[in-house]
Amino acid sequence: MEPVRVAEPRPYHHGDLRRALVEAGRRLLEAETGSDISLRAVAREAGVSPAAPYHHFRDKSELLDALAMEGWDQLAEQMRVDLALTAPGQDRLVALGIAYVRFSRENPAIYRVMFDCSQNHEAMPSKLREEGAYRLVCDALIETGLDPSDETGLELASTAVWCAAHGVAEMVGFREFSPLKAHLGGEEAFLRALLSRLTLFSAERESPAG
Amino acid sequence: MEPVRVAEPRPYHHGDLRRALVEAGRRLLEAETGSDISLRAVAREAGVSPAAPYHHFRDKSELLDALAMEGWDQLAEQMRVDLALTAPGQDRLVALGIAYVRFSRENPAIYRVMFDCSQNHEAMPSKLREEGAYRLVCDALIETGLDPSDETGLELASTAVWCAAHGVAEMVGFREFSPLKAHLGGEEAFLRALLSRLTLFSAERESPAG
DNA sequence: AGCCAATCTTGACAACGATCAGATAAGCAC
DNA sequence: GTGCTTATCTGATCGTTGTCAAGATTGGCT
Repeated sequence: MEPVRVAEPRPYHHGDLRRALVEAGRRLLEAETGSDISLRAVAREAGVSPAAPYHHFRDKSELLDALAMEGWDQLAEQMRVDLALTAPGQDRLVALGIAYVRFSRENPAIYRVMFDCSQNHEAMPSKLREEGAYRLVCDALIETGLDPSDETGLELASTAVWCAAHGVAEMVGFREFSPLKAHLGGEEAFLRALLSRLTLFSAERESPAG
Repeated sequence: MEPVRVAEPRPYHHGDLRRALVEAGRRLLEAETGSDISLRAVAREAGVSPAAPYHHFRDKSELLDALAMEGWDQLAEQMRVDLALTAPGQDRLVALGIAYVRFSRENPAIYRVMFDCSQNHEAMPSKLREEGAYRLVCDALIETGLDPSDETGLELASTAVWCAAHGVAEMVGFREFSPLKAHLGGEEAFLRALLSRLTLFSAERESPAG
């Protein structure tokens, strides 16, 4: 008995094809392949014709943007969860970094889409800055003693932290580092050692040049 | 009078097509476009048929590997030059970082190919480790007082430094950071401020867990 | 001179992003 | 109900890509 998935009386007008496409894209991104998703494959997965997505997204890149947005939300939530599990005495900044890197390791394809989206737009989504992961980093920095009124210092510090986490995220997958990870007692310890070496000195090390 | 470039009596057997293809690829990478180069375009630029490259490279990715190798050499040379201009008293690690980031800014397409190549192979080219940019970083770290016999510590520190530089390199292009750069007095000052916040604490902050 | 192997071209294939005319359905007027 | 408008989806098509197989061309060796 063959599965007659085709014969399913899917109505000509899909209820919410936009949503269905985003979900299909997410499914494809999560399932291996190598992060470079094809618009046609997404349409196929959603069960519609190759041209259908163009009624909901101008481009392929606009679909990817939508996928990236979901990723940013997912990342922020993950970071919030991990932060809640970290006692105030511990280095919450490192906890955030680990959450960030872990996310990129567990969702490599989505992470790539998220960052490529940012790169194309030459800026992170503003939503991310206002209520997302970036905000969490700033708060954690203020907890460490940074002057909240020193906007430049804060921006610089948060940028540095973000760069550090991103750099680690992109490099940490190399098989080359496996021996080092093993020697340090696993991936988590490796990340902790790496990130604790990258957290800023502190706010007062260098005052902004006027 | 149309330019009869086609009529140039290019011999059937190109002298060294492999070399010519790499150079054509470099030319295309340096000229705008957006970093995603097409094998056919490279062949076109070299004046041969679309299938000709397959006699010198198994894949498109193998051509990109060759281009990446040239990039790594170029980067190492740039770093050596910048290092020579830095007095021993100054922070030579930061100088290396700036050279790294500047390279990625001035050759974005080549840089992307270099790193994508590493990502596909899950390791940096061994040449890079033994005599290239990585070696320079290790030497600079030892200059700062790291114990050269502590292989784990050295590997960890150099990895951290490399992650930091790579993170900055990928983030620093965002238009979003322009005000911050201007406020700090330009790109160079921005980079210096960022990187000096990311250099490691020092070797003895955390001893490797046995 | 004659052959071999390396090299390059031609032609083809499937898959891709994108666009367009046309089919289909839903919503709303009356 | 009938007729119109609009949003949505299909089918066909274009130009491009990576890759391959078959044939043409050439330099080098004997």
